[in-house]
Amino acid sequence: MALDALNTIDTETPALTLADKALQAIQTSIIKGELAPGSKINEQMLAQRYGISRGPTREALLTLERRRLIVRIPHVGARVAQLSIDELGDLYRLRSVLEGMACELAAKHISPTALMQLQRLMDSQEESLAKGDTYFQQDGDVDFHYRIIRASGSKHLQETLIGNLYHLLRMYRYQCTSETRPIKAIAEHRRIVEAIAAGDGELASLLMRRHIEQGRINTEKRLKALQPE
Amino acid sequence: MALDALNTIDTETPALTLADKALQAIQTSIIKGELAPGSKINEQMLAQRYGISRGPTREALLTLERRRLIVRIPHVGARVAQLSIDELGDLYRLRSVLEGMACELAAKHISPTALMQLQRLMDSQEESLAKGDTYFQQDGDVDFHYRIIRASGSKHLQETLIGNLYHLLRMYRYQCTSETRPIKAIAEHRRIVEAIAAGDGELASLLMRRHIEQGRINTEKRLKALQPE
DNA sequence: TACCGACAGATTGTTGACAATCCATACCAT
DNA sequence: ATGGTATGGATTGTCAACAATCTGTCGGTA
Repeated sequence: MALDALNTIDTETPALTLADKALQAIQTSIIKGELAPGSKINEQMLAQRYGISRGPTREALLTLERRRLIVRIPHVGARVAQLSIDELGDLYRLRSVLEGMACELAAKHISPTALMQLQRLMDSQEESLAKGDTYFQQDGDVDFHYRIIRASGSKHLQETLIGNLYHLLRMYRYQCTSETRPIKAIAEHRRIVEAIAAGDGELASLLMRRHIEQGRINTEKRLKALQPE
Repeated sequence: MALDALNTIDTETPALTLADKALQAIQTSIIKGELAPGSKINEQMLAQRYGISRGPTREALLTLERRRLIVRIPHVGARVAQLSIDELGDLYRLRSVLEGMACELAAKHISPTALMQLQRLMDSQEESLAKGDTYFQQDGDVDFHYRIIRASGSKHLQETLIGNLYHLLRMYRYQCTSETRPIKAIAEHRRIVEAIAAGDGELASLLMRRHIEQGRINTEKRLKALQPE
């Protein structure tokens, strides 16, 4: 099935179009901060870097604009998005509401197999955490949230969260890369899943919103440290 | 300065680039149903129709894809989105939550001028309704919702609702074009604004969600009449 | 010195042609 | 007759050049 994010230069997935590959590559660069926030983006330069023409590059940039990872001004150009505490709050407030909704829906009609997969995911995460393997921590957390969102069964909710909001979110999280708080986070995940499994959407939603609020506080702290204004 | 615009059928808004104009034109055609749901879209044909090349046309199609007005398959082509009752439900469920959120935020910090503008808008709507002028009814309703969403002050909420969801929503509403239910709807609007003016976000949110649910029922009814499956 | 306008360079927007891919029809073998 | 395969046409994906626009610099003027 759908593999997790492949963040290399060239996707091994059914190699579709050049624009898609460029999108993946550029997006990864932005999220990781290799293209610094606020820095200018040059279409020609990017095209050259990936050995393609400006056409597919532009298409990738259009998508990145929609995902709010860059800001484009007609006839002027594109810049990598700036991170700000205000936007972080705005983003997380929306995320909170949406993922709360995802929990309520998931509690209503998650499939047994999806539920099992969720539990297995958490098992494997606890394992790798015990081993001290913190590398995939962030991806793991994102994976957890993705699964619940998908379990909601709502196409538009999915598209809004995973297709739009989460890209920017990952940028914030990657660049304000606290060594998160894995133990607590995973414990919180467990309780959320328990609530979903019990069909208690209200509780799951509440727990999820609190969980996300913790994440916001954490990220905000790091962001403040980065931005001394 | 650049006065060269204003040449063709399209928007009077500060539409700078050809891609933007094409986007407006094509989107309007889709929402109105001139390009029928499910019908195939030919890039070359569209480009010719608007007297531009395929480049800007493609850019417009990319945007329409992200707005879910068309479905694109790589190397195959694009089709106008199909309307379905399931999706309508999905869409409205999400809309309901988001606009509820918008109400709560708006109740907290709407500006006096924005509030006044809202009230004036409703006055003028009641006026034109009394005159029997039902033509701008749908646009008027959309306008009302836009203002509240903007009054929320949340950039991402705005972008999600107005920038993404509402385009598809308008397509459903336009094509399932009941002679809505103007009197009741405007009365509901009034009460929502009253709640916001009183700073009662919880009530405003509740009323808004009910208002939207009424809209869904109405649209669904028409859609069912259109689709005898 | 400060301000204004023209010029040059660079960057984006647009175009038309070329290459890769898909779809449908027709042909052949069983 | 049916199934599979090859071929032709059409459509999308990509490219490189051209046109339009912006930014920054330089020079002139008060």
